Amino acid sequence: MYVASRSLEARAYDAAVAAGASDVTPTQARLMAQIDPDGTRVVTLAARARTTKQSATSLVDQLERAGYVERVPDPADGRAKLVRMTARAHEVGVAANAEVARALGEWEEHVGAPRMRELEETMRMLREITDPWA
Amino acid sequence: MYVASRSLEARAYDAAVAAGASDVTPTQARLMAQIDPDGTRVVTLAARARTTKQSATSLVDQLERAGYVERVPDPADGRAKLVRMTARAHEVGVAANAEVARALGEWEEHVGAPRMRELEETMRMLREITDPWA
DNA sequence: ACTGAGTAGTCAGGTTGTCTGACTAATATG
DNA sequence: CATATTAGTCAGACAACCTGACTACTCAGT
Repeated sequence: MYVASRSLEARAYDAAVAAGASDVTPTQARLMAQIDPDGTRVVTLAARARTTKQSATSLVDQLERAGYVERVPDPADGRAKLVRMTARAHEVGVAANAEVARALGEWEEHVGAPRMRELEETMRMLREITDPWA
Repeated sequence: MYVASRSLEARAYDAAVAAGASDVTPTQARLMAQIDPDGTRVVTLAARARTTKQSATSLVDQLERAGYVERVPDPADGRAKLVRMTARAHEVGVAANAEVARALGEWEEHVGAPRMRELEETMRMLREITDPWA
């Protein structure tokens, strides 16, 4: 299970690098994948990535410097800023998602469609008892 | 999938800590889990943990200082040393394995025995196409 | 309206895990 | 027996992450 999930993440990351994001580390990519289309607060990013807001701040700094995200004031809360992906980051995200879809297609080819459907359902069930945040 | 496999590793690690290994980091534990009963060379540990021998050397240093492993000369090769678990480390390993078995039992209770068998088989199949080392 | 509690974000300092590069000692090969 | 290879270590650097402390802002209760 570890091997398979790691393989999936590695393929998504490699696709992102191939799409031009060669200066993004895996950790930065993992955080960037948590950003909503309209932007997300740093604390929310930190919670989703299971890390502290200090770490998230630092990673957002790096991503901002590299031109993948921008910080804009949150109109709903003067304390907060929204982290938003730039057009460049969007392109990278599309490429990564396409690679994940391709990989899942290969899995289905290897194990068969019924088994793949059952896997998806089993994982949904396991998440109920293994996800400490949901 | 990521969530479930992470949950399993976390439970094994927590059990190890509860069994008295409170001074072992998750990374050290991950390396220690790769040691064979008769001992294993540092380069082999590095390969299994997908890391460099420099990192493995450093982790073995820490584990040796904490009394979990010992280095003995390899009788078959004068250059090599075998990293072996001490009695203390063995106890911890037993506790961790017991916790993994307990967790898998809970999974089976939640999703049912047939689904659990199919999951195991599916994972074995996926490993064929996702494990870059096997 | 104003004070006090809570929240968003950042800064500072330190630890861990990891890497590349360079080195020694022992083995294997021609 | 000279050379190439392999096991292991040392040194220096960097990325990721943590705890603690701080500022700026919001909001609920008086």
